[in-house]
Amino acid sequence: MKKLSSRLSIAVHILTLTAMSSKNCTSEFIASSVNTNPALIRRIIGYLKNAGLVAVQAGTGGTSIQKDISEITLLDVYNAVEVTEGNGLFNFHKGNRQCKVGANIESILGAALKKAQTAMENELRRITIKDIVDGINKLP
Amino acid sequence: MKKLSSRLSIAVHILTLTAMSSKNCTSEFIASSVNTNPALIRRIIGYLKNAGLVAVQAGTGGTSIQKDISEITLLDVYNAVEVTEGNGLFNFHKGNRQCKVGANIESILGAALKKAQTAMENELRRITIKDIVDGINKLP
DNA sequence: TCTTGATGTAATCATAATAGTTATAAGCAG
DNA sequence: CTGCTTATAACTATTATGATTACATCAAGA
Repeated sequence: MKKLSSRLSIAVHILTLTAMSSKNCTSEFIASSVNTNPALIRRIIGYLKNAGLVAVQAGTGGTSIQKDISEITLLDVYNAVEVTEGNGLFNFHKGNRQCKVGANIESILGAALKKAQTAMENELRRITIKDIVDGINKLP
Repeated sequence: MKKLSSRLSIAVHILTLTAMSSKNCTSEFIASSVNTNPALIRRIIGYLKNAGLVAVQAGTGGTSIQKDISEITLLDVYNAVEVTEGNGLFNFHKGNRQCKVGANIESILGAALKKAQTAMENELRRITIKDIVDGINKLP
């Protein structure tokens, strides 16, 4: 069924490519590596820019990373591109308030699911863009 | 942006209600507590049935739980209703194979994201339907 | 200053998942 | 047989996503 969007993988790709590349990273160049079109790349770069992760030279063009890549975690990127209202990963139905189960399932279950979400986020926090770059550099 | 579907919360609701209720749990009765219609309930019960968590008396009606509720974890329910092909939580774009980053980002990043997903699943495994039932019973 | 090439962003569009709903065939108890 | 229920298909509306086009804006260099 439905998974989370590929914005996270695209955003990590953008950051990795920008970190590794010596050439001027225009949206056109990045799009050719990501296999999509420049407008989509610019949209995602917009999210990264709002999060303070990158800066873009308007006019001339070119994306540059604004932090040490060992300090940009996957959670930073995830939060930049995958934000949900209330930060909740799971959706809830609205139970019937007249029924004890319906009235309370959200708070009880919600606390449990929040823990699961936090566990995932903590794991994302342990991995940085530098880890990804190193992983690719290690390849033959 | 997008969260995961509310099928998990509805499924947990169904199981909790069935576990706590002494009356015959027809899809009609459950739907009134969940605040939706019987057909949707039957659809989700279908997933739970396929996973061996419940049995349904066709004809007469009524859902019954097939395992001890202390042995049904949220992960069991999650897997029953939220299955994705390949079990991946995150989607990936398809990078350009001509580019070193594009060719390898999926395997490198995929391994990292798999860990995050596993951490979430491990947390879901720690919570059972009994915990939810107990939580609701504890309320005034 | 003007040209060139890039960004920022809005506007469409097609596709897919979700959830709501209706309808109907089939099952079982009394 | 009757009445109630489940199982399932079909259809609809809504929404997120991703692809794409278009255009105004911006900055550097000739």
